[in-house]
Amino acid sequence: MPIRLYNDLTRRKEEFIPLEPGKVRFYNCGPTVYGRFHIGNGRNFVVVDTIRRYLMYRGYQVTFVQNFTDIDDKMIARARERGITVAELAEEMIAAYHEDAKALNILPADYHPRATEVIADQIAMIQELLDKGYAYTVPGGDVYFRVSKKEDYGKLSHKNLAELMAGASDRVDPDDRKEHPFDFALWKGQKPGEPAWDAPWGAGRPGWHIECSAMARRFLGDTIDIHAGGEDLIFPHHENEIAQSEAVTGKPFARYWIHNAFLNVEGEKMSKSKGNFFTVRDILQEYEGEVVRLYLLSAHYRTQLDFRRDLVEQTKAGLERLRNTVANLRHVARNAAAERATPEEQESLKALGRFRERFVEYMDDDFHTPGAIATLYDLVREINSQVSATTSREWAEGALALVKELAGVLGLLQNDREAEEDALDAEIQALVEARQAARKAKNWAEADRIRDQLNAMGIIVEDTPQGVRWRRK
RNA sequence: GGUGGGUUGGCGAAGAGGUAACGCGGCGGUCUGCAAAACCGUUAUCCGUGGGUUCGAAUCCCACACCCACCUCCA
Repeated sequence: MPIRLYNDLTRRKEEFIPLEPGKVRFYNCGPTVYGRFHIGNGRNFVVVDTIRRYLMYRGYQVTFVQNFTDIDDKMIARARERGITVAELAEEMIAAYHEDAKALNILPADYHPRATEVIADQIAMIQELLDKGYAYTVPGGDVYFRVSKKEDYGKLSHKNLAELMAGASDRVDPDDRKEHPFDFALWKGQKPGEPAWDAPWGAGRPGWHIECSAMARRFLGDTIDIHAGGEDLIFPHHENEIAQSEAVTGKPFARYWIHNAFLNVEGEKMSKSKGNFFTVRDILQEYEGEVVRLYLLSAHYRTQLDFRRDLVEQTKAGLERLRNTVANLRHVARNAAAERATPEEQESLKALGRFRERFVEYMDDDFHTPGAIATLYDLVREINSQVSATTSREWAEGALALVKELAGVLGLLQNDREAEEDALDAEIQALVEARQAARKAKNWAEADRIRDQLNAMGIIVEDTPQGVRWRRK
């Protein structure tokens, strides 16, 4: 059964059939690196990372590209504000991106090109557009794309130029240097004090849209399989990418377009003026990245999601249960009385496989993470109901491997904190063993004393049939 | 004005013609020296409102009411 995904180009769920069997060329619009990325960006990165992980899980060889926009008006303005160069600002914020992305368990892309690294490609594309009559220069050194020449302009946003005009009549600034109000800048002529590159038609810098076209083409070829981004990018950014790329190559630019819905904060669009603008960095001061990630995946990517503290708290409690299961299984595996699973346990392990099937069914259906997560919870409940009755290492390890396999597709539960802590905390281990001994001797006063001591150290102890287990609170 | 989406239990969130997944929370219980963790049961006779189609609708159709987003830099 193939994966089915919702394609914004056709507004339908379609079977996913990559251009080249077994391989996926995947592009996501990355951040403009003028500041730390916000929680809304975070949703896009987490969703796309999860889709990427799932495609890999299903055996595809995925080439994933996510750019950094490191030259535009905001970059120039911010750098000026801070008294540093645009390049310095970019350097700093790209490092910050990697730091925050790592906290959210987002894998680095195969390629993270910067717009300024592909200037030559952009100039070549613009030149070709000029040669073919799809672009024109104006006084001041700007180059514009001639939207009226691209017959199917608007096919992604499902509007034609007339409809677009009707919607924007009061907002489009009537620049009389432009032939059509929707003609967009491919190149901006140099202004004093701004970074600029030489081009045949004059020095300046590339416009926002052309960079993605150039980077996608450079790293993935003329036609890519999946292009992703936030839904706000459908128009004009992605529409313009299509126009530029297809005008140059004469081939379809992207076969599947997927867009995640927005993340609101407390029911409102996030904005600086409303004071509800949060960077991922801000959020990470309060919540673990893994909690945030699970929260962001708890709703389907095409539905709007509200960021609320109380809901993140709920997610935290749920994640705690998943972690308990992992910790329990590890504990059983380590303290198991038996090595091999009994025939009944073998059967049980085999039966757990049905959760994998259900998980895959959900994810095959347009990356249905809420259903996948529900399946993970079902699996965990099933395991928990059996774990105290089993004593074999084989069963515990088998169940653990399955949980980690499925959770791993979602980018969760990969850090084996338990193992690290076991290795480090000899002192805690000693106390745990002392409590174990006290319990065996039914010296309850001593056992309770040790428990209080551990609690005071921020350690929660749990008595299991396989012995005392501990975890950090 | 145009476009897309939403309205499901206390809070979130699935479900898109056959009688309401999953998480958090609540209540009751089991296990346990006490806890913790876990498990079991229970918590929406009903899915914004009013009509209609159908043997049957939260799911389809028609109105209406709210809510959100996009059409402008924005993930």
